[in-house]
Amino acid sequence: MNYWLIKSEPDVYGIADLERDRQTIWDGVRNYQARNFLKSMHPGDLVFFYHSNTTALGIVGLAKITQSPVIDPTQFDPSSQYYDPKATPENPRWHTAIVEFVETFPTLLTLDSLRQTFTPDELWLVRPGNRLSVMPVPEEVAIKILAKVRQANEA
DNA sequence: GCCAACGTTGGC
DNA sequence: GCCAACGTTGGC
Repeated sequence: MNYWLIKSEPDVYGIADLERDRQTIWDGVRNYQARNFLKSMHPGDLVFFYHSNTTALGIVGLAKITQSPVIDPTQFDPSSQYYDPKATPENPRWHTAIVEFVETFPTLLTLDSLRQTFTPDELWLVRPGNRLSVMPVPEEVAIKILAKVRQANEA
């Protein structure tokens, strides 16, 4: 079982949207490194859900992979903003995963607090200038993050 | 809204 | 295969 982190803008699709939908296809990722991570996920993997481009930056909750890889259907849809004319059903370029809601954390794990706790090597999220929207999280880091959440909950 | 960082595209 | 131009991301 592996841990990951995915970013999303809450104005576009936030943790509240995932809670409402229960699960969703993580479509529209058009970065090869991010796609490769999505493709290598396995059902049962846990995913930290991060809110970007907002005032309350940070990890807001937890999700779980229920299926991967999944072909991203938006690549074949000319009316989609994610349409890729070079992709064909015989030769799809973009794979992704199905993500299921697990929980919204009782407190936000802010980007600032993550910066204080983890080095850029431990958690790529805090690398300066980092733009990757899907990234692996080492197990030790994931366990520390979850411990922080539980601890904040008790306090 | 600004802008630095970075990935992608396309002409050569 | 280089690299300038361009588009996007995302913190501030």
